[in-house]
Formats: sequence, structure tokens, C-alpha cells
Amino acid sequence: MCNLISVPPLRDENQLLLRAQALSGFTLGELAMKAQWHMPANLKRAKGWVGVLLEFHLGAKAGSKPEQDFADIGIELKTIPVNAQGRALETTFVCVAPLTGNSGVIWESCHLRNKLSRVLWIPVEGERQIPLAERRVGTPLLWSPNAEEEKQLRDDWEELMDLIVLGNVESIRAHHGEILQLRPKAANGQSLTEAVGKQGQRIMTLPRGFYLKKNFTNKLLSRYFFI
DNA sequence: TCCTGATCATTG
DNA sequence: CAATGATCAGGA
Repeated sequence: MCNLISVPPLRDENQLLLRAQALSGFTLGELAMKAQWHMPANLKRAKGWVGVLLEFHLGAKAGSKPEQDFADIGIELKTIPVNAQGRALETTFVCVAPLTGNSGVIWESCHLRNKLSRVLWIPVEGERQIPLAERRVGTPLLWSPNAEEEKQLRDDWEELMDLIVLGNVESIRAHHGEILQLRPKAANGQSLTEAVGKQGQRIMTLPRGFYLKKNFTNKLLSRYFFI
């Protein structure tokens, strides 16, 4: 994507929050024009477009590094499509699930916990009846899990990781977990990655990712008003 | 209507 | 291929 606007580096999370607040109320069409980006008609062939557009406006480094979007200030950015009531329309992808090399991996130092330790949520209107260019950005929310939320995340993560380590990855369905779920995260059904089989042998399986279920993200968002 | 499994684009 | 950004869409 062309990059004609330079956004200065961020000092701290308050500055990031202010910058995000300044985007609320704008439509995606306005933000695309400001960035001089091409507007796709819909997201069918551009599923991550909204997230990358907001990253650009907030000064996140684009790329595919497995770290927080704003690693220097310890913040992960998540755009979340919402309906007119401010309720999540989709689950939220968190990170790829490690399917091998998990001996000794513990919650305290896992990738998922790090990613979710501090999240800037930006709701964006996502109903398909609204043309993409007319969808508005909502009020951002800076969030860290409280004790109860962290326990829920940890319980689900540990249950899912146990299944992965013990060779049961292929028996995990999306309904496992109260607030976290493990689902395919792949380019297509032919993608394969290494994992552990039932007899401890090496198998090839579809890459998986951790996702936050909508019931959980809705609890976070419901405490705030949308626009 | 909603959820689960499938899929799309891009970068390193 | 694996990571990033996610949403699509058929079947329950």
C-alpha cells in the first residue's frame, strides 16, 4: 500500500488513545481518502483492510512480526466490527496457536497472555448493509484483563494447550473453551503445519489460531457507548 | 439467526 | 511456510 503520510512516533499509551479518539466518528471512506488508499467495494477480497487502515492512521508499524502492534508501549490494536447496538459481529483473532515445542510452556509467559495484556479496541460499524466507505469508526477502549477475565483466559488456554500437547489437536472443536476458542487460521484447507498426534508422533494438520468468542468481547464493549 | 470451519491478501 | 490483518458463508 502506498504510504504518503508520515505519522510521528508515539510517546505513551495516552497519546495513542488520544490519537484513536480523534479518529472516532470518521467514516472509512474519509480515512481512506486521507491516506490516499484505494477503497475496496467490500471486504470479500480484503478481509484485513480495516485493521490495516487504522494501524496506518495510528502509526503502527505494518508487518507480520509476532509481537504487539505497539511493542514499545506494550499495546495491541484490535479493530472489531460491531452492529448498531455496539455488539460484536465477529470473533476476534488473537494469535496463532503453537502446535509443537510446547513442553514447559506456561501461561505466565505465553504469547496469548502477552498480546492481551493491554489492548486498544476500536469498534467499527460492520453490518454488510452499510457500504464500506460509509461505515463509521467508534469510540476506542483501552483495556487490560481484570482478575476474573484473566482467570477465564488462563483456564481456557490451559485446557486447549493440554489438548494440543497430548496429541488431541484434531479433536478440538470451536465450542471448547468458555471465552477462547481454537479454530483454523489458514490460507485454505490445503495449508498444513506440524503438530503432535495421538501416539506422540509428528503429524501435519491445519494451522490453528486462538479467537475470543463474541460473548467475551461483548462484555467488554457493553460498558461503553458507541459513538 | 448464529456459529464453526473455511478462506483472502500481504509480508518476511 | 508462517506470521500479520481479519471476514466469509453454509449448515445446524
